[in-house]
Amino acid sequence: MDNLKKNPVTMEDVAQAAGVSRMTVSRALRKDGLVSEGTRDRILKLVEKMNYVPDQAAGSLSSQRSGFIATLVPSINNVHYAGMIQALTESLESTGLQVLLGYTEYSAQREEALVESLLTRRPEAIVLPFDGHTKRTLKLLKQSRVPVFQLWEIPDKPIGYSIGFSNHDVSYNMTQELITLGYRNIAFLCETNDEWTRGAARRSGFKAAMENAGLSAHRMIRFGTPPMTIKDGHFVGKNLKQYYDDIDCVFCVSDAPAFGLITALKEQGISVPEDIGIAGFGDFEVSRYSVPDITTVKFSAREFGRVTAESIISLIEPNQGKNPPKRHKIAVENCMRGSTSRRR
Amino acid sequence: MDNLKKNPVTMEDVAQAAGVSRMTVSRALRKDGLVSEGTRDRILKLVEKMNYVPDQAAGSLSSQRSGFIATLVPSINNVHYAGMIQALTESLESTGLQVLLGYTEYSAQREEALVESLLTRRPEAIVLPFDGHTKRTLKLLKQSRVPVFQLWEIPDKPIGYSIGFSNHDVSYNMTQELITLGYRNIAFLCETNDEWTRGAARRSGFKAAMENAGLSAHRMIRFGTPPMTIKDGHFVGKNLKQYYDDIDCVFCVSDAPAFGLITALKEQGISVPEDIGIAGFGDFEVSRYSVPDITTVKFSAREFGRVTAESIISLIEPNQGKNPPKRHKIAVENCMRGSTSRRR
DNA sequence: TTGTAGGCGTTATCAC
DNA sequence: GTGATAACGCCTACAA
Repeated sequence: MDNLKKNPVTMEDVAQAAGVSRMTVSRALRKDGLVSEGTRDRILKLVEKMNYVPDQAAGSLSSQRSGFIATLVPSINNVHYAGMIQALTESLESTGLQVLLGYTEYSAQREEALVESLLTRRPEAIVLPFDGHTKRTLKLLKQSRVPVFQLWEIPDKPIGYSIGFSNHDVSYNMTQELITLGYRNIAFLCETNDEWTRGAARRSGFKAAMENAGLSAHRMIRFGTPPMTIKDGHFVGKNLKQYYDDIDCVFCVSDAPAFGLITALKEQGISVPEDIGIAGFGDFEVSRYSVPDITTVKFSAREFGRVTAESIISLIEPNQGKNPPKRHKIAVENCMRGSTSRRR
Repeated sequence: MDNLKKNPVTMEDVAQAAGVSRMTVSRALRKDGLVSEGTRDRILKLVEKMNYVPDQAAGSLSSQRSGFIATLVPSINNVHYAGMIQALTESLESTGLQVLLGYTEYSAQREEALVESLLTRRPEAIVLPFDGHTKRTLKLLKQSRVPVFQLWEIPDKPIGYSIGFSNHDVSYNMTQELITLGYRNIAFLCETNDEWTRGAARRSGFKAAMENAGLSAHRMIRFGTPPMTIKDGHFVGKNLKQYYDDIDCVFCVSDAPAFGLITALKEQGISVPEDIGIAGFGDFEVSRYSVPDITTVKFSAREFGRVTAESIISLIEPNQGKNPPKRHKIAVENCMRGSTSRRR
């Protein structure tokens, strides 16, 4: 259909108009190029006037640098992933590096397909969530020799660089806090089929903390598929007694279901935190304005993006020479709020 | 720093291993290629074994098709934009088209810089929000000859294709409904500096409806910069009487501040909807689970993405030959809920 | 069904 | 400080 009409203006056109060679134009267009003041000015003016827009595909092919950073997230519809991406993009901006996005939708299969497809663009680094990767994904990554950055967890056996925190430990700590507050029959609310996700690590952290405190960790409520929504939490809340009738606290895998849960409990006249305590994970904005406000595990998604960008830059930008740390730990904080502030 | 080690395996390598020419390999790799069963199988097996991954930069350069769809959104941290992007990406997937994202952060200047930078990748189409564009942005777009799709509004003078609804009319309708419910001293809550955004159109729709009903539209509360958050709405809610002390209803430019507003009013013992009615825009998930649930203007962000993808495909994919409609109207619905259900 | 030739628009490299 | 030349890896166009 003859789309993508070829842009008539090429570097050669500019060169001819300026009475120089393409190379001189090429040099004039980058800051480090060695060109005399005069010719540079002349060329830049022509570039402006002729509306010349360089073709990066050609540049990449020649320089062997695509300028792409492939980035996978489970979903874009999540403040953490969105915040990370936005911070990553911003922090990369000054270098001209472009983020190429893919959404795994919490599926290792889709992740594999995405990795394969993104590799086709010859990214200079790949950022993806730690979580289960298929064998083929691992093979593709290794074979490509592209630096890999795993986010959101500190894996035992990282592929390359990793940036995150131990979901197990963090969940363990929050559970301990809840126990300290006097809760005993704590339930954990998470998705079904979370084995490939960080939900599983949070679950195991909860379990370990309960057992170490001599409490039972059997109150495990599994509902829906990742990611859990407000609606999911609301549904569970409406039927909470049917899961276990002696629950005095629910630790949710994310703030979204925690909010829905509270809403549902309020509708039934069950008071939070007096009758049942609620804790979430992620410090969503809604949690601060919920009534009561929601106890949660807080971390900065933007920090993930910023730190990742810094690592990438120091690794792949020329004249940096620094090697970024193989593992970067992100700080996490327990925010104890109204939803668990019952009198002991 | 010798990053991006060049992938040793090229199409030529596969060709030699298979004892054929590069072209035969190239053909074997796409569905429409004319190759005999036998050689295709042999080649595909080799591709698999040798871990050959095609280089799209080279392909694009040669075929003059980048496979990119440049897409600008004000922010990724918004369920509407995120939903649109996700649906767009999914609907484009079968064609192999890749979404290249940029975030304008509600700034026409940033938009200009992004358009310039993305043009460098020779996108086959550009998707961006209707909203103010700079002169240079318009010039760049025109000069590039790339098909332009404007979203979220039906502009008077579209650049190319447009997909959306009239924010003025939709806002007008909702205001009318609020008036019908008996509200008279309705305030409109929106951002400062929204002149370049759709907020301005919603504002003018509100104003027109009020004036046509013989009511005053002077209760205009402007706070913060786009996008308005729950926090912003909460702050305004805490000081509502200081803006105007006779407000009986607030129509918010988005659901986020509407939720914050309700929370703040509840904290002061002001009841919604008995004392003050609240309406939002966008049908965020939280609005359905707020107590009371929030009256809002509802539309499907995913539909925007789907429709846009369909238009793009029919326009640029070969053998489609269809011309998509220049203007596509997206349906919108007023959801009247608890936050405005006071007794008349 | 397969191959040959040439070029896509840029940059690396080396010479001047 | 500037230019000539040769890639970069693939695909279009045509020929066989």
